[in-house]
Amino acid sequence: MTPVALSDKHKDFFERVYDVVRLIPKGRVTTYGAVARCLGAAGSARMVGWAMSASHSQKFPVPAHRVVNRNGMLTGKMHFENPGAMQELLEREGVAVKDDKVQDFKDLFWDPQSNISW
DNA sequence: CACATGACTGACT
DNA sequence: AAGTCAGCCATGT
Repeated sequence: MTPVALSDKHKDFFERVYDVVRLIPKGRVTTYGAVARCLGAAGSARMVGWAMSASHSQKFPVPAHRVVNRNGMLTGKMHFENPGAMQELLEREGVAVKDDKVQDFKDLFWDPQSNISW
């Protein structure tokens, strides 16, 4: 894994979210709550999702498809340019998705709090 | 300023 | 186990 140079707390909430999401290993997924908690915004999972909505405006691509709700369901698939793209991207990375839900979610779950050292 | 909405979560029934 | 309710915070009307 790559050491994270996110020690800068001067970054905005959005940027922090994007950084964390981009750090999600390929073939892994995480939840909005986990990311929010990792950023110290526990309880504000909605803000993470909100940030994801703006992720499309980011200069660098954000693997938003690796972020799902705590149920492992692709709740944000409809927000992609094309519905189904999210599932396709996940499956392409080796993540089995069925009925808009990540299979073996518990196994594929990637906890930023346990992998990132601030 | 008040109310409704949303890529969420946890507790309760 | 599945459905419902309330808390959460920013945005839009």
